[in-house]
Amino acid sequence: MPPELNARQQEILDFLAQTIRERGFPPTFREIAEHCGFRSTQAVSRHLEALEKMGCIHRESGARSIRLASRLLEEPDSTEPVRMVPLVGEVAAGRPILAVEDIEDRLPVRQDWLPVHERSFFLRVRGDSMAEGIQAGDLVLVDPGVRVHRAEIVVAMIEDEATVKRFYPEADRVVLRSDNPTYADIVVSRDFRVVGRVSALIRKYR
Amino acid sequence: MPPELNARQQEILDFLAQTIRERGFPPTFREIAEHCGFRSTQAVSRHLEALEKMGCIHRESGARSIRLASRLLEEPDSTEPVRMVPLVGEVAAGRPILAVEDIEDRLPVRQDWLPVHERSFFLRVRGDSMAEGIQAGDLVLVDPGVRVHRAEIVVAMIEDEATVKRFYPEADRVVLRSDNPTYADIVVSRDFRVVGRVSALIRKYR
DNA sequence: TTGACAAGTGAACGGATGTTCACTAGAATT
DNA sequence: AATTCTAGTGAACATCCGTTCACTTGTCAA
Repeated sequence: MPPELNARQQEILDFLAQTIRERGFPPTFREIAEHCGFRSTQAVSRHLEALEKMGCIHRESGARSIRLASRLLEEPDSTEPVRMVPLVGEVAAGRPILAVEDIEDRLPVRQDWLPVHERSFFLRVRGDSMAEGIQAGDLVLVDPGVRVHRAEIVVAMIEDEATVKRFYPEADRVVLRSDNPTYADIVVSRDFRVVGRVSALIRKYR
Repeated sequence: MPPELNARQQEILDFLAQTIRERGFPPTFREIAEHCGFRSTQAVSRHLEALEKMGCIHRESGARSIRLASRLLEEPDSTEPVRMVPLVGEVAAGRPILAVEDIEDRLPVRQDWLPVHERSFFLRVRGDSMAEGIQAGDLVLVDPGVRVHRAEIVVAMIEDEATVKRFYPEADRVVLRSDNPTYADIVVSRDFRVVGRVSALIRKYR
């Protein structure tokens, strides 16, 4: 919509957005000048004038009285397709998948990140078998019933025990390898099952 | 959560939130005084001082340099448990934060994972300075304007370059440390800025 | 070459703005 | 009754900040 934006104008617009986002209020003329390398506030004044004429900003009188046009506002009610995916248990110790009644929680995931079948779920990771890439407490998104390729990360069931490993199929057996080199490879033939592919990971700090 | 708020303090806090929401920047002392019916800016000064001590606002020097802390900037219709958080750029190389027009994408995040101020955003990580825990391509959720504690992960700006590091404050300087031991510590004094705390991480496989 | 124009410099100006100091009135505390 | 605390007044002040004016520089078209 805004026909042509100068490089300088774009730079100032970026700086305005950044400052407002990080500090909570707009910068002064002199702060803008310093950012752009100007030695005069007059240059800022004229650029802001141009930006206002183009409708990118709106100004009132007084210090820092700059408001960005409506594109800045984030619409939280956008109709993005999001699905709430259940967190159903833990992996790498004990029984991995609990009954549906034991859904601990639900986390939002964009629908285009999920396969169509609606059976994905989250598991909380225990242990450090995939450290440091996957850490204890991380939540892995597991897609059951999708094709797993070589070296992808899977949740595998081995004798009633579930673990997160990389998947290396061979002629008549499968090697399950940890990213953490202190864990030895696990070679399995038929006494195991791939629960699903790990397609994403969510980590919450603190 | 906030211990006890005076009626006046609540009135000022409401006025701050309303002004910021409607005008895009905070009011001046005299505007606050006029709203409250004060005839002196000194009363405003002391109330703001008290509010800052209670952690409700944060102030810098200069005109209108008031930032509301966490809880108060939310719209009254925030019953949604999920908020779409914008992905606004990359970090660890070049310019870190692009204009608001350049929102690449939006990702859903549970609202109770976010501070209430609605200014959180995602950045895509480049490089391996925090490997293996944080890998290239990961999306980090950045909360600007929250207190950062020792050893937490932050996005820091050092001379127009943004990086993800662990934050170790010392007497009159700050050590920024990579998890990846092949990167040396960066010691900075004043020529840097903490953009925000990294509070979560999302990784998409394949 | 000339002229127009956009972009920036440098300095000065005046008003806006946060700060400070001395003081008052009422309420709570001792 | 004396003292302290809270909340606000009023004025003075230094500085921050947007505005304005005159001038310079480089580019492009006529």
